[in-house]
Amino acid sequence: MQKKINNLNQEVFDFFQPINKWPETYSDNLSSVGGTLWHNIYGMDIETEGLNPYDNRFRIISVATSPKPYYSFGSYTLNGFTDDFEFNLFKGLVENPDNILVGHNIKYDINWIRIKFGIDVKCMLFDTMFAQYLIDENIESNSLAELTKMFPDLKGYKDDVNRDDLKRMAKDDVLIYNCKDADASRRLYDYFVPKLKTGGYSGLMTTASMVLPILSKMETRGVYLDKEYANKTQSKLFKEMVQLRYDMVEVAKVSFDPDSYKSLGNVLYNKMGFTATKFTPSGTASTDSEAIGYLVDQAISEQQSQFIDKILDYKKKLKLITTYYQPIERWTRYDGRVHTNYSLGKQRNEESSGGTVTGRLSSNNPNLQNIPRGKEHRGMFRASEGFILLDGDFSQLELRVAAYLSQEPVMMDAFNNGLDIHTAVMADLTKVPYDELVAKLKDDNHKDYETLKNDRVAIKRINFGILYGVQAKRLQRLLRIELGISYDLDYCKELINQWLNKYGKIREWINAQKIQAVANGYVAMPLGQRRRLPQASFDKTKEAAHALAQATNFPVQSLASWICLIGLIILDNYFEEHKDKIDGHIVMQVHDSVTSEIKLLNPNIFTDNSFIHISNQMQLEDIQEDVSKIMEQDTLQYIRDVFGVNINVPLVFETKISERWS
DNA sequence: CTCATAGGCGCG
DNA sequence: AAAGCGCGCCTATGAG
Repeated sequence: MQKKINNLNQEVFDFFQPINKWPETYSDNLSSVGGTLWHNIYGMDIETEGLNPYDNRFRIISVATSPKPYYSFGSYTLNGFTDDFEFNLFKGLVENPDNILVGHNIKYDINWIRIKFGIDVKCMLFDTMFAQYLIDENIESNSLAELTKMFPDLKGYKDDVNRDDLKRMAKDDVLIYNCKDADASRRLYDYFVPKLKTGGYSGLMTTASMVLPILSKMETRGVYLDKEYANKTQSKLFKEMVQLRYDMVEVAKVSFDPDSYKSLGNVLYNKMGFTATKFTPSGTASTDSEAIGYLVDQAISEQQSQFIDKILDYKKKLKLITTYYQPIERWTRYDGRVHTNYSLGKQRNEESSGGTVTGRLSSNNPNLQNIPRGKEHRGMFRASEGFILLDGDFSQLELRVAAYLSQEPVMMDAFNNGLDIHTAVMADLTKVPYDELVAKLKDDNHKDYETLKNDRVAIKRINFGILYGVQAKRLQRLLRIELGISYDLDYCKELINQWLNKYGKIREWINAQKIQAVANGYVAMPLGQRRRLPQASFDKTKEAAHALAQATNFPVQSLASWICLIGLIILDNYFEEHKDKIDGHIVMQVHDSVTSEIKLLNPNIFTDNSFIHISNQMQLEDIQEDVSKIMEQDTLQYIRDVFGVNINVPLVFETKISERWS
């Protein structure tokens, strides 16, 4: 374990402590304000020529660091640092694991530094925007301009400067502006730290500060996309779409545009005589897949039902082409790789958007968290030359978290005994012994095989649905979409009721969450994050209902998400620790899954006093085992150490090795 | 022409 | 159909 992780045991969060280790004094000239570097906390900000650091046309204009409030130092770097002293000072600052760099949306700045200066970033990153998010995720704007309004001397300094101006502004003006930004973030640090402490957010802030550099590494490394692989799937899809288009017009007997929902609605509901059963919020007949799927029941001929199938097939393929295949050219950067941007914490301002209210990451430019499942699509993402992918995901993480949060004994038993949770719930509800059910679900000759399979899907649906606050009506609809079976509404009600009776602690927990949301106006999860829900009430309004659903879902999604983020920290640390044996890099994260690319290094052979040492080469299986242990156990140990929270439900993290993502 | 909104759908 | 949670991003559409 690296020092920075171990240290958390003693003093989880002492960003206050000054360290006397930078005696250098900056000279006092136009581009710097005198001051002695004596803290290990630096405000930081950069100005750039554009927004996209992966674009070769854009350079870093200037860099500013603030060693303490009201002091900052700027370097005009448009054509590189003016001297080695400045560069090395800056490099030393960023590469020192004892340092904390403070900035507003600081990962953005750090990415530029990594890409343009080739500096590795080893310090922690304190993001003032994230700090503000922990304190209030609902705030209308968390821009730097907004937050600095609290400092009278900085009021309005950003008002008349926009990005385009920076390229034309005089050097000194840029530097002053840049220095003010750095100073502002350094001051915000002092403003936020006590607030974070009293709010109980210290552990999460520290964790986030360790996650951000890892996200930066993941993003700047990027992931290799095999365009030839994608092209094959794309042209296959394209051919099929042309054929489908032709077939559909043939049946409809009238030319129409399936890409246009208006035209499609007109054909279905006016020309072909179908009756709409689903409507959009504005009251027009819906043309989404669900609505069209229902029309099968109304089909009066084989041709009509085939038309339904074809339009659904076409819509599916259209989505794949337009959202995933055509944009590929835009996704890949000059290095031929895909660099997403992960956001931690909801960003609400003009300059950046993204993030989530729960603590999950979001991914954009491009979004790598909604790539269609299946090797045919995901397979376009593959390991770099000489590497292989190590892909893993948590099994039923959110259900395990729900079991923990409610301390539901029956469900905890199932997890403790390593049962398949969906089958276990089914066994509980149908009172058929678990082992017997497993056997029946395996035996496709069994007379009840189909029914049982369907029932398991229904159970699975409830298991997830409960966490989201599903009602009988919605469950009925979902089962109809998923299984094509129309269950009786009362049966669905009964199913949900039975479920909640069987797992009574979960029912109690759900009710408690709702009551807390209404009573306090917020709910909290065990690591301290809160979800403020001012709309929460027992009124029969949709806003109130939404708030209550969030009250039950938030702790589950949030805790699950932090477990995974902590996993990133420890996994990255593991690769760092074993870099003599493994060249390993995390490349992607999708909520409960982590993908890395790894390369086994040759055995390290060296001589010492005429002895020959050969360090053991690791095997892939060893690494898989280590990674599973990290995600299943080390994450929970971290949570015990840092948060004093004991998650007493076992986690399962399954890994696989492959060449391509799947 | 640009811009915001609506409808829709991919993922966990 | 904000009575199922959390996202990002596509095109069509219509207003200005």
